[in-house]
Amino acid sequence: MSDIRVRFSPAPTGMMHIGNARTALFNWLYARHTGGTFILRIEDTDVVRSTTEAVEQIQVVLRWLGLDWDEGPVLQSTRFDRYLEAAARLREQGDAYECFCTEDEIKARNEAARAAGAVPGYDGRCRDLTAAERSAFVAEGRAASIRFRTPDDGRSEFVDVVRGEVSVAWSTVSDFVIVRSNGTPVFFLANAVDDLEMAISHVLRGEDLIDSTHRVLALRHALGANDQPAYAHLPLIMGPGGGKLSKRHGAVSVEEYRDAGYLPAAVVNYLALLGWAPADDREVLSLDELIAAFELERVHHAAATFDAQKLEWLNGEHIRRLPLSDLTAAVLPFARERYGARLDVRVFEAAVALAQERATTLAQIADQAEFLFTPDAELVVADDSWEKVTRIERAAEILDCALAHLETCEWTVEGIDLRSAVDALGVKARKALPVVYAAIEGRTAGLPLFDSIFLLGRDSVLDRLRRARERLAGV
RNA sequence: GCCCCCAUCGUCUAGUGGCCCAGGACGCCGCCCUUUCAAGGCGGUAACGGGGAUUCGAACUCCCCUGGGGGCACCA
Repeated sequence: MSDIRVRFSPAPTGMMHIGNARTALFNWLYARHTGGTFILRIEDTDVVRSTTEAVEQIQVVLRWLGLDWDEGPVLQSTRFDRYLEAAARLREQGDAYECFCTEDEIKARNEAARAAGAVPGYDGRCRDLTAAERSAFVAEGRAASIRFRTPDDGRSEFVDVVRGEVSVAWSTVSDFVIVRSNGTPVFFLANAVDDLEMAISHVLRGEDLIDSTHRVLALRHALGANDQPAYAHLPLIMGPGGGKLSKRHGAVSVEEYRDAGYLPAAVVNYLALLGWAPADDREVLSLDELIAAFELERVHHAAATFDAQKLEWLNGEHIRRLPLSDLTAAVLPFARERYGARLDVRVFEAAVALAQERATTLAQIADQAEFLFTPDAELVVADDSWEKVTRIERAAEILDCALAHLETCEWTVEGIDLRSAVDALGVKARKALPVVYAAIEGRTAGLPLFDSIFLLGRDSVLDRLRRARERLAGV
């Protein structure tokens, strides 16, 4: 095992977002590619927003995606004493100080600054309070937060693995809170302490955190570290209309894709291609192939727009590559949910085999098998499909012809083949068969017709054809 | 407003000074196949944001502009 140690450290404050999953994936791929260690750390320092459900969901999603972790989950909420001890040390060193300004006061000041066209940010008024001033605030009933004192001048710089040199003037970074007035530590502090203690060697995270890196690094060094992890800031994932991918763009949680019938391998494959590409032209890659090909050096700089259509295409590709038994197992839950006790697993497996070469989602496969598990009397041809049927010339004759053939033919897919029968009628199969199709399956799109007829069985087929025939006659 | 990051087809990308009047994939369009619809096969459409500079030579280097994105919380 190499010395490479990476961590995925989400805040458990909501659902697992596509962007989070991508960050987790890149960390995991990097660890697996290099033989390093992948750590799951839950950054739940904000006790108000964090939920245990979210902590659970993060793990459920990670497992579903196939991203296993070697250490953790480490909950920061169980390690507050370490962070607070670090904060105390920083205060003793003079790197941090008590601030008695309230959240509301600061918010008001920032708004005023903004309105006046000035730069918002903490103005440093509690930086050099005397003991007397401090006790006066305490006497007033004010609780203190602890702020880190950022340098007044100079620049903060670090070399980003994907972006190269990144720097900012310290004069533009104001003192920031590391311990809230309620006594709980803040992200920056916990992050710096844990990365140090856990000997994290590489930090891969979204580009939205690039500015916070300077602060975490300053804390880390104030805490006595003389080294620092390599940072790699990943390009953000944007929504189709622009801006960070969010709910307004449609499905953004991994679970939504899972529930819509996407394969984890396809989601992972697609996410890997967002901001990264292998050295060759391959696009459809398995998890193992991704691990082998993944290189941090090939990560893109610019933000990428999420394209649901390409994901869907990729999902179809992965569906086609799955062994039939695996695919059936994957679709079964979708079918059970839809057809319950009516589901005949043997028949269903045959339907999955037919659907495998044409479907793009698991849900679609389950849907296409619907006609097999619907009682004949309950099968209704949807209005739009029926309308198409009524517009086909000689539809009644076609149904009669199909009935005549299917009443007596050998019950094999070859025997069922209606083409010559319809041909004898003088109607092209392409034109005629949609009538039969709608009568049997209730819609005009789905599984191949003759196989569908074979699977349904003669009695049901004849029954459905007769019903359609009667409806056509207006009975 | 201030700070930071970024910039190749509609989208994801290949490309690190000549192999590029730019390659692949999704989408879209057309054709073929065909047992509906798909899937598949074949073909087509389509990009180096603009301006300078360096160079014998720039998609690739530098500068400016423009454009896009992110940050400026007692969220992470």
